[in-house]
Amino acid sequence: MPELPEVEVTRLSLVERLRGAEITGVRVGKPLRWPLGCEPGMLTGRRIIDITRRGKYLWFALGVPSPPGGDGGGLLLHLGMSGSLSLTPGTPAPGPWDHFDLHTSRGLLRLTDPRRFGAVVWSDAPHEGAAGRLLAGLGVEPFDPGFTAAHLKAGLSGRRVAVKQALLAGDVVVGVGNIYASETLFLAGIDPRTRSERVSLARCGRLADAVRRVLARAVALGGSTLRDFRDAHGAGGAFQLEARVYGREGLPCQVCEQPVRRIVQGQRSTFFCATCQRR
DNA sequence: ATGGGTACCTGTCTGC
DNA sequence: TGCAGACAGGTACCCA
Repeated sequence: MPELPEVEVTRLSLVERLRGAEITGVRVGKPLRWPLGCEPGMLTGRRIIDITRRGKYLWFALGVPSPPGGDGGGLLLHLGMSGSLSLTPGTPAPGPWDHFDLHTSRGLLRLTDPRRFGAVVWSDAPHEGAAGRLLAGLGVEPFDPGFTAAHLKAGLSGRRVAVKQALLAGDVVVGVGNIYASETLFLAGIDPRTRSERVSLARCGRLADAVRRVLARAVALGGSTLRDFRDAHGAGGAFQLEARVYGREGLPCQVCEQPVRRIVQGQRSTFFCATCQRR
């Protein structure tokens, strides 16, 4: 489910509420993608200092009671394909897909994830241990000033894979998943099958702009709710209503009215307009 | 090093 | 109605 916009929308729906909250209990359900990596009980009594995002990961920075505000490591969380977080008052009984609960002084933070491709991982610091290994090698943030045409061009050069797959790989720029890769390439007018190394500097500039515009718009609309994405307060997103190509196979392109095509690249669906998007 | 494929797991939808 | 098969928003890992 979640690409950068959904993760950021989730973060925004949590951060004000949970900053300063004390962890009062932890429940671990069925195994997720990676083990938690700590004794759940050791989290009790720590406070959530901040929630930040790196790519599609959330980092819950924790503080220990003494010294007050002292560094208390943190939890790295990934929503996988089907994960979502909710923050609710009280302690509703866990359903079959609720695999991680953080009871806090501000409510119950719950990870619901039917496919269990998500994970919650303890680390002393985001750059250390298990979190460090997961975050190492991630590309630049799309809203970082370092995400320029030149950066994209350098990242794509020497790669023979299709530009769609290079965008998805996440080692050049993070956060672009399968929906937004198609949307971004449509907006930039680039055929998703174009070999990475053949995308010109000028088109890299257009592509970088498109990535920023598509992701920012998706965040503003609360993300995409294709089946079940919700922010932590249960609100769905609306970007899917503005999708130009994703999920629109056979429907007329909104620009030229030719049918949108669907192909498979690296076992994932890609949607594009063969008229508006050029190699 | 790069690129291709597999694996993880479960739900939903489609077509016979 | 039942059932097999395709497909789903991600990404680490294995092998050529």
